[in-house]
Order: sequence, then C-alpha cells, then structure tokens
Amino acid sequence: MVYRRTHQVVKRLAARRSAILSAARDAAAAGGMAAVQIAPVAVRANVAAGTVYRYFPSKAELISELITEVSRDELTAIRRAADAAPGPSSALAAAVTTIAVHVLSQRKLAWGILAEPVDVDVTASRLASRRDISGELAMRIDAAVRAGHLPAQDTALAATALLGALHEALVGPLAPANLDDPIKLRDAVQTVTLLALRAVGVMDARARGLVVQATTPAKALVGA
Amino acid sequence: MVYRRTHQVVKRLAARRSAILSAARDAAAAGGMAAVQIAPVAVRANVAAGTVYRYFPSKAELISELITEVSRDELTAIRRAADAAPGPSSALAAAVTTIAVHVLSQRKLAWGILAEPVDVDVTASRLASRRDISGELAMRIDAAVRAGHLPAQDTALAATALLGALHEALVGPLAPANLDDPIKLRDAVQTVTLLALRAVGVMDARARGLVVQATTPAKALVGA
DNA sequence: ATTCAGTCTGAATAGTTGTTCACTTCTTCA
DNA sequence: TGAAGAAGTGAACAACTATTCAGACTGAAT
Repeated sequence: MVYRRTHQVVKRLAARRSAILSAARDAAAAGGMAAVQIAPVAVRANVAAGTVYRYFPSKAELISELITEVSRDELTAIRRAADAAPGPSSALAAAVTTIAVHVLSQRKLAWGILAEPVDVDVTASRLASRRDISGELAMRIDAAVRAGHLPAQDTALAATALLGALHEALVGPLAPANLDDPIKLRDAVQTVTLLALRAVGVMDARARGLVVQATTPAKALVGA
Repeated sequence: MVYRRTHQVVKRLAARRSAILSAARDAAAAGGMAAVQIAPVAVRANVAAGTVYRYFPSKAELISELITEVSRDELTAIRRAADAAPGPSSALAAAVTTIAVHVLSQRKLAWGILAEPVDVDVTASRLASRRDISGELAMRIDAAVRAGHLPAQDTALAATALLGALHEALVGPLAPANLDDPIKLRDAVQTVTLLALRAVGVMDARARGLVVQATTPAKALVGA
C-alpha cells in the first residue's frame, strides 16, 4: 500500500509552511525579532509548537528563511526602481531612495533583519542579505563611475558605508522621532539620499536635483 | 563596636571593582559581548561569581557601565583630536578619522558596544553612547557650517548617518578583510573619511586635502 | 585574644525558551 | 470500511546562565 500525497495535501502543506513564515514575519514586523518565538508564532499560524518543527528544522532556520525572503523582496524593489531611472546617476538615486523608503515603512522589520539581537545564529543569512543589497548598490555606483558622473572609488566600501548610513539614520536608536508624519518622513528620506549621493561624489547642486527626481515616484509609498 | 572601613580596605574595594570592570572589558575586546558572562569575568578578575554581585547589581548594570566607560574614552579622544585641528573643517576631519581609527583598532569591542546582540537590556547606555558621540560630531559639523565651509543641513541627522557609515563600513560584517595590514587599514580609514566629508558637503578636492592632513597625526595609532 | 560587621564564596536555584516525542488525528488506498 | 502511513499535538524535557544565599572568611575594634 503506497501512500501518495494528493495535490490537495501538497497545497495544504505549502499553505501551512507559508502561514508559519508569514506569522513569523508579522511577529517581526510588530515586535522585532525578539517577538519571533516558536510558541507565539505557532499560535499566530494556527498550529502547535511541534508542527513548526515539521516545516523548519530549527528556529535559526526559520528566521534565516525570513531574512532571505524579506531581503529578496527588498532587492526586487531596488532593482525595479533603479532600472526605471533614465540614467546611472538617477538609478543610483532611485536605489538609495527605495532603500530609505522601504526601511522606514517597516522600521521594526528592517531593524530585526539587519541588526537586532537574536538568540540564535543567523549571521550567515544576515551577511547574505547585506551582501546582496550592498552589492546591488555597488553596481549602481560603479555604473555611475563608468559613465563619468562620479570619481573613481572603492565602490564596495562606499556601498557598505551608504547602507550603514541609511540604516543608522533612519531606523537606528538615534533616528528622528515623528517619522510617522509623512512630511517629516519625506524630508528624512530626501536628507539621507542627498547625503548618500554627495558621499559618493555627486556635486551638491546636481545631487539636489536627483533627490527631487527620485522622490517623486516614491511619493505613493511615502504617502505624501 | 563600630566597624569602619580602613583606607586600605576602601582601596581594595575600589581595586576589585575596577578589576571586574577591566575583566569585562578584556572579555569584550577579545570575544565580543557574548564573552561577557558573569562566571568567566569573575575568574578573570580573580573573584567568585557571587562577588560580582556585591559590586554590580546585575549583568545589565555591569555592561552598561562598561559601555559608558568605553564611550567616555572615545569621546575624550575625539575631542582632543578635533580641538588640536587648525579650523572647523580640519576638526571635523580629525573627529571622523579618530572614530575610524579607534573603531578599527578595537573592532570586537566597538561592535560589542554598538550593536552586538546582548541577552540583557543595555539599550539605555547604548543610546547614551551613540547620542554623545553623534552629538559631538554634530557640533563639529555645525561649526563648519557656521564657518561657511559647508552648506546648511540637518546636522544631527548627518552626524548619525556618518556614524552609521563608519561602523558599517569598518566593523560591520561586510567590512573588508585584511584590515590587519596597516596599509589597507590606512586606506580604509582614508576612504571612509573622504566619503564622510563629501557626504556633509565638503568639495571633493578640498576633502582629499583634509583627509591627508587628518591622517597624518593618526599615523602612530594606525601604525603605518 | 575575642568579637562581629563586612566581605567573599560557589553550589544550588530559577526562569526562560527551543526542541523532542509518545500519542492522537487525519488521509490514502485496497 | 479498515489498515497503515503521514501529519499534528502539546506537555515534558533540556540546556544555558544570571542570580541568590547560607555559611566561611577577613580584618577592625576593644
């Protein structure tokens, strides 16, 4: 007698897996990584604690997958925004703005993915996440350099520094309060974008123009 | 019968306290905050675990004080370097370089103080540490702005962004490897300093000059 | 020398959560 | 419908460390 999974069962299993992952994501978005505990996540996903382990070998694995997923979404958004820009400098500006807006609209999640203390080892997936996004930024910077818009530089280091600046300024503990106010939020995004562009060598006047340009399509997301 | 602490005893108590704090600092410098555990720290300080609690009410308090101490040293170094500079722009460059050099020469410690996951709540002292150093940077930026060397800007946000950039680029998981090589280390310091200065609006050409100037007195520390 | 407050010790305790597993429930197929 | 394998359950377990505390020790005062 051979037991074979029905299509229906396969679908249900997949749905459960994704429900657990979603529950974890919701928990992280609401309360940071600290809130991603097996028991609460299981409750949110309408399963028992033990069931989580039928889908993920460990909490570390669950969180790693969560990080990977969020990171992938982020990368997609960055690429889309940058690719839609008319030139390398605009693309860079768009990439930076996209990161800023995303990070701000999901502050707790971003902080959790990036830097929040977690009790299990997720350094590998965090590293991958950073590497991917930093790499994308580096490529955009490089394109602008090759186009002659920016001075030659260590693009990898520059990209990493930009990421750090964005995160610390927007979701770190010193991030300005009241970023729920759409106006302040937009200002913050523009300020850090300007800072980032100047950092890699865009002239001040030109940078200001790029910032305004890049903020326009992002308005919907920012809500202002 | 009145028991009164002899001067000798007072001194011994103070010495013990500082030995415990030093042990914690050594542990953090060697293995990050994860290595700051009560039992090992007690061993390093040549006391029993329980004794630690006669000097610090909790691990959180111990680590908080450690953070405060390191942060104070850091701030002192920044001020000294900046005050010795000939003008506001040089002072800013000196401050940035100092942070970079310090952070690099004590990478594990810096990471532990700033961002490493800890199992107890030390957000308050970390926040204070960041606020102090970011505040100092903001003052230096502001001075340069008032001197007409930089465009007007949100100096607090800029300072925070710079801090983030420095840390992520130099001690974050994407920091370049082989920073033990003095040459590479110096290059990294110069690169991020240049990036930081341009970010706040220093013109590229001028920024390069300032970087070289600021790196010179730091050479001893960098060891190159 | 004796007393005793103050100090130190370190084994035992306690609280927190990830993980397991014996058992129940569900699903497939003859 | 019943047998057997797969999936789900949740209470019990395990591991890790901060913290405690009853008793040992130190050294100041008489």
